[in-house]
Amino acid sequence: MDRTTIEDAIFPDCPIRNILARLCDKWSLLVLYTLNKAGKEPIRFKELQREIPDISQKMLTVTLRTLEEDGYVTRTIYPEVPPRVEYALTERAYSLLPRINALIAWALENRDPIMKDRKAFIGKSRN
Amino acid sequence: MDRTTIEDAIFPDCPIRNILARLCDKWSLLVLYTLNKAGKEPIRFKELQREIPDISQKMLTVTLRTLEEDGYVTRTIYPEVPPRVEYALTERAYSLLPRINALIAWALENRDPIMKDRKAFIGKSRN
DNA sequence: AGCAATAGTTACATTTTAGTAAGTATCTGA
DNA sequence: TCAGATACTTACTAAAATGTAACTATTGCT
Repeated sequence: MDRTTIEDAIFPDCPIRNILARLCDKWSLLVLYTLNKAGKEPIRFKELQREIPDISQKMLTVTLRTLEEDGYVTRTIYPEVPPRVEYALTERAYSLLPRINALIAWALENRDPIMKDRKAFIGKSRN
Repeated sequence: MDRTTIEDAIFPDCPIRNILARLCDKWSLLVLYTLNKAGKEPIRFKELQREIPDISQKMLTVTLRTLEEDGYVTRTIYPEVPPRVEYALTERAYSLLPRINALIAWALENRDPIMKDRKAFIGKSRN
């Protein structure tokens, strides 16, 4: 659970290094996006797994814990059997999500030309 | 130079996995931000290094190449001695940057409460 | 008694990413 | 002749992130 990664001593206040770097891993954006897509209703662990079928149980746990740590999601445990744990987005997440969605929309709009450039670059670098 | 990372076979069209994932590494956002900060004038390799003092030469090269590959920066070599290589942002980068800057601004605004939550979480998890 | 269900944890292995240090090329100026 | 400048590349190492598989707990159901 030690995801201190890029908390550099040189730039302890840099918002990129401190805040954004933690969202920049393999799963965080995807989990936030998926929770948001589900609407305002909280969503269970298992359901999240179904939505992101290639995430491992461990990484879903780790990702959710990190998001909780930074206050993007809440975790509510219902002491039932079998256990029920629900995850919901916080106000902080809702204030961030428009920015993330703008980024996703941009990525979608620009995906094809980017992919083209990416492929073309192979030839270029072999020159 | 094989940064295919999260190009998952399951979701080959996902903009998060394909486009954003490549910007989500330790240095890409910082390099884009730094190039942008410098204004519209191109900037030399060495100068970028001075602006981001803790990036290694190798990672600056790798990061710039990936950004070039996806069409965010151009690389212009001037055959002088000592060599001069200038990097500049493309139109694509300029269309992306407002979104990134919005994210950075959000991160800056929310940094203090997030850091607070992050610290408080330690105690919570030991309960 | 034994299995199913959910939401984990843990130890371990693998993969990916990043850092280090040395080497390359070329010309200039002391 | 030899250091200095720039922009790299390369081989190697270290560290971090992620994946895998097994294990935990509890209760209801058959």
